[in-house]
Amino acid sequence: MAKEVTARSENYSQWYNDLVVKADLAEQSAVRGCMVIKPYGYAIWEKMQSVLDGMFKKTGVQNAYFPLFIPKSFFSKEAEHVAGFAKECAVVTHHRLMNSPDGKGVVVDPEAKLEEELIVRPTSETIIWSVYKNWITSWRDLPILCNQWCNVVRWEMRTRPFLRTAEFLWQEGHTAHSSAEEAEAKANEMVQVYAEFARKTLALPVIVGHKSPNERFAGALDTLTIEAMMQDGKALQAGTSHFLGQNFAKSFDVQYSDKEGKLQYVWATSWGVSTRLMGALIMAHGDDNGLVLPPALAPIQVVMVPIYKTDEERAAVLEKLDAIKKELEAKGHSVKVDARDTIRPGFKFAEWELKGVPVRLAMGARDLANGTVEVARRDTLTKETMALEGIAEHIDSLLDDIQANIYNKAIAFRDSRVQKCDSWEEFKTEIQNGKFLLCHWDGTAETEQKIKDETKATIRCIPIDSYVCEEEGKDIYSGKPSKCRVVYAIAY
RNA sequence: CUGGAUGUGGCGCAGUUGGUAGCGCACCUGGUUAGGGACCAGGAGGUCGCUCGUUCAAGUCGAGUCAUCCAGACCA
Repeated sequence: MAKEVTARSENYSQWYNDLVVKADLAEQSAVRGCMVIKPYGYAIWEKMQSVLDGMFKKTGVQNAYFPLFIPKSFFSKEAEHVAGFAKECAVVTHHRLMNSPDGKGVVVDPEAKLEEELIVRPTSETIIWSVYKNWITSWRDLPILCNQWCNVVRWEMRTRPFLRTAEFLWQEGHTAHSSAEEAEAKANEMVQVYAEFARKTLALPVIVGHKSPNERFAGALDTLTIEAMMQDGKALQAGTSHFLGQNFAKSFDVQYSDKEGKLQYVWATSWGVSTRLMGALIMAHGDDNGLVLPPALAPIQVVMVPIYKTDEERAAVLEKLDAIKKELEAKGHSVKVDARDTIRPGFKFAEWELKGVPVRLAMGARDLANGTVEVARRDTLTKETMALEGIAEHIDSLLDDIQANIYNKAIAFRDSRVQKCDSWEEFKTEIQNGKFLLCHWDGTAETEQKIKDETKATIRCIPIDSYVCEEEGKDIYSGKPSKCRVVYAIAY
């Protein structure tokens, strides 16, 4: 665990912001709250995309693409939904520029005002449902299972790299079903896909659960979430899956003829994860030396640094390293030989650590003579000199070890900070210490709101697959009866 | 929108009572180096956010304006 990065310390967000830039993931753009994702950062996102996309396809989901612009009228069909997003929408009002009359630059041409304004999508439910209306007429058309990878825009007041930006990349799945049961099952299936992805690929422990009505997606009957803990003890909602009931079907008049020939409204789900996962990855595993990437996600899994004084030494070392590289690549690992001649080894060590490469090999004249190589692992920052014999097999299993170790470390950290709490006084102090508190809740929005007002803590979820605690008790705040514990935390 | 702060080479900063802009990193050239972010020497790069004003003279003083950052409010 990072030494300087202590729970809720003042410089935790400083550490995070610096790391995003230093690890070459992203930088701020000219537009406030928008971000340039650099090649190294984007490579990690691409890896997330490819793993997730494979998982989606296994559930029968297909990719499609829907337009960026949504006519304002579409947006006003679902009242609850629009209320949830109205305050953060970018609106297109004109379609042309002209030379400024004063000769300085360009201005918006007042003649080119749009008759109906266009909303830049903050999410695509409305446009997708207006399209689905035409796709669905019969029970034979169902289910429809579409996903799209795209960008969305939410004009946030305050932004943070990856965690909350004005524009971000994500995937949004939108499904239509003939029954409530089938739709609910789909929403549940997808949140489990997210949970598996988080745990196995991101090495990120997550709690799966239902959102409280207050925290639900605008227009949803139920929102399922995966909640992760960052190293400052704050919660991060890493993905959501919504059971939308028939709200959108009714608003957009999407009906089908069932087997009896009767008209029925369809049942819907939507689900998404975003580049916010990049933030989760950084905050959950990073340390003072930089990023720590799980091998399953690292664009470069093994980096090799040659050390030499003469051209002859350089050639000899590079030849050996290339041989190891070929062996590792044959096993399906991504390997980079850092043969840059202008930078010294020490600099390379620090740089690749900053970028979180799981395994580093260093080889110099000494190793050449002894038939050895230095193997360093990023997660523990330990080094070991090993014989070249069988090195590929060793690294193969080392990568698995690292993946498991990063996950176990994160679980141990989280478990040490999740605790039951039955005292309001204790709640107020422990929540500020960056704990996840399992507390009884009377099920009312009023209590939840009061707790939020007093402590900033929110109900992260009502857990369904870990920390489930169904027992009689009294609400931590109101003292009213409760049947189970929920997870409270301060969230990003 | 409320409060606080900041705008000076690519980045991070200094700049005394007004006197014609400097430091670190990065960059370029040459050399020595190379097993944990090298060193020496030389070099290039800025109308000090913008506008107006005071003055012989403004990075510095005054007024205005724009932008950004931090803390709130806001946020599936």
